[in-house]
Amino acid sequence: MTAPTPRTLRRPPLDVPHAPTLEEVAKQAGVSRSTASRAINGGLRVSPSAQTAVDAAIARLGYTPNRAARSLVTRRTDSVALVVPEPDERVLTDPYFAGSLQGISAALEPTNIQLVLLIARRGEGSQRTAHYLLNRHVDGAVVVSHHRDDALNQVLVDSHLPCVFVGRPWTMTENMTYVDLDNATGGGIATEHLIAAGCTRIATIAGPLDMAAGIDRLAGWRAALHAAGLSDEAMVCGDFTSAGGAAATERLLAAYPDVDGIFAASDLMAAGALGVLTRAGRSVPGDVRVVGFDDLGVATTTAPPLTTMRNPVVEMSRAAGELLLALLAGELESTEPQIFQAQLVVRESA
Amino acid sequence: MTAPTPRTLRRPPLDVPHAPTLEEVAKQAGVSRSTASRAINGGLRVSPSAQTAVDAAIARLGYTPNRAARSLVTRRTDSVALVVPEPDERVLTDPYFAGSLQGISAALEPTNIQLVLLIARRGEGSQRTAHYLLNRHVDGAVVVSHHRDDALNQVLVDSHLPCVFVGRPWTMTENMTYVDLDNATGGGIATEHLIAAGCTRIATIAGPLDMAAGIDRLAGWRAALHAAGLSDEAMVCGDFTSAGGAAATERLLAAYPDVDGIFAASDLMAAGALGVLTRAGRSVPGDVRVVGFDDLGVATTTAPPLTTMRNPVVEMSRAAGELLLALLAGELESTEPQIFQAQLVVRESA
DNA sequence: AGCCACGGTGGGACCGCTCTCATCGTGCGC
DNA sequence: GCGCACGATGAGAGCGGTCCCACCGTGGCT
Repeated sequence: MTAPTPRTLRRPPLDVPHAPTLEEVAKQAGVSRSTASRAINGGLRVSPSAQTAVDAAIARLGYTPNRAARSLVTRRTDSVALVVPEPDERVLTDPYFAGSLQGISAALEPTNIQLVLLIARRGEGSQRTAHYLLNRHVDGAVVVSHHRDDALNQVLVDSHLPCVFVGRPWTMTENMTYVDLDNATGGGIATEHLIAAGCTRIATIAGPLDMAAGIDRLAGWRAALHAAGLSDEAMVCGDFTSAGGAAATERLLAAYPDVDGIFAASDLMAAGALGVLTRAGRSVPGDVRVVGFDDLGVATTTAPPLTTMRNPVVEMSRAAGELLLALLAGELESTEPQIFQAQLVVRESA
Repeated sequence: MTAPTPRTLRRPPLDVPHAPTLEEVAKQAGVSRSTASRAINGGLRVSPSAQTAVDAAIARLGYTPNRAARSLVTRRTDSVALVVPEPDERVLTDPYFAGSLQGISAALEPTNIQLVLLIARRGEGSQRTAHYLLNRHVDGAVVVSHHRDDALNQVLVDSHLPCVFVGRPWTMTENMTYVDLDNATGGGIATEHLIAAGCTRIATIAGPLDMAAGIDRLAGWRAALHAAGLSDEAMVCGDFTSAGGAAATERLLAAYPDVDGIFAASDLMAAGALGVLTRAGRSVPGDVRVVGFDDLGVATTTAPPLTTMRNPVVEMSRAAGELLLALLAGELESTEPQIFQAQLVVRESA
């Protein structure tokens, strides 16, 4: 008994004051349902007099088309999903996620398309999400924060559901639309900033290596060091969190005590690093220079404030939203990914 | 021409592989549409054999009921809205908001109710949101972060749309369900902590006074000072942000240079205060003790880490979600508000 | 034996909308 | 003056479900 939808018990309908229907609008306006419908949907083939009559009736009655009825026949739902493949509390509380949300809702703002939040549990629970998307309960989806082993991606690609990924999908199939940050270049710029400041023993606190962002930032750090003829040995891994960054820094100091520059792949990890460095008696930026990544708020509250790479999350996910709208409208010619650049923001830590 | 819904241009329907319908399930199972429907909705009055046949057909076809069709007749949408009355970037990026989101989606997780995010612009644009809610495009709503002058509240109350407020609504009408934090007691505890530490000239950086949280925390501070026989003169207002807190602190130091304790109504404002204090050459907690409010992540990254009042946002909004579910199910007997307590978390700033 | 209650079932109306199609004027060209 | 194209309109058929109701058969009563 593996029904895709859990059974819901029907409750008695609440006594609602009855929302106005198209029928009533038509009657008020003295036209037929068909004409009223036409007037509402673009007004093609509608006389000015009929149009104004309908408009007036709509305003008088406070009419809004019944979404369900409309969507039943148009087979469109006028809603898109923001798919978050992890219910992990870290994700929702992450300012990165908040930024995505803001960008997408900004993109949707001029339309009357609603945003549905789809939190996909990994494994077992993802079935439900998959069914939801597959059966077209939304017109399209924006997918963020995916790890390597995400089964949902393949499902989405197979379903031909219009969707846009924020961040390069781990498994790339042709015909995938996505926006991404040029993490490699960003990591490079951060590292070059350390090099330019005279650091010669530069370490990195990398992000998780099952995320594209983690890998690419690491690669950027590496490339910059190579170009400068410096060693890329001092690498420790964190998990993008403050605590993880602190732990990584301790390992780092133990293994490479003479480090004089650190590129942390996220501000939170950098913040964790600052704490450990201070406690270890190293001044920042005096003894060790630190550059973070993201600039999503934390960077300004640390002591000293972090020099970091600004991650244009909002712009990026806004672009993703607009890409999805274009996809939905069938106006998208190229599926070229849109790549954004991270910008160096110099504060006091480096 | 003030149509409530902007006109959308109809796009040609995308060629979707055709989702299975109830009709097909019924045929596969060798029963009528009615029986299949019954089997799906609780299985009352369905023979075991018919039930298993339908279940099998559902699994084989990967069937999910068409939400639009169902909702057209049941007049329920199986979705609820999270209403955010401000499009302001501050709100979405706020960890408070993220926490709310997390709590509500946790409450909804065991159901198959979807979360629709409704960002209501103030003023003009709020019309659209109001219409959306009024015309029952969702079964209920959770409303967060409302200011004094929010017209939406009245609209919601009038509409009889089941809804739950997070944070005491500014204008209380009978029959309003809400959850809230006991901000006054929280402010009191924070202030008492300062008093117990020996501070005698205790200031507050209050939140905006058009928000209940701002007012109540201020009241708590005031009450604690009165009880201890101390002056409640040193009050400046911020806006819950870091920058606002910094500005407020400068004003505070100018007016009351001898302050030895500060209760900031949010961690962000406290963080701003820390910066200004350090720059002014006052050590924390040596010269001035600082207590914040919220404990939503910022508190641990500041230097020194903030002593603060833990705001159980997630639990609170989860409770709001569950209250809404109960309301929807008609199982709610009392409309007593659920009040949560903030807990003192002692770190290093006080 | 006759009747009724009741579990199981299928037929069909209907939810509110869109969209196709037939109809009806009307102005235009010839 | 007649046909014709075309803009404006209304009637009506669904979209995919739910749910009321009528129907059937069986079993337990009287």
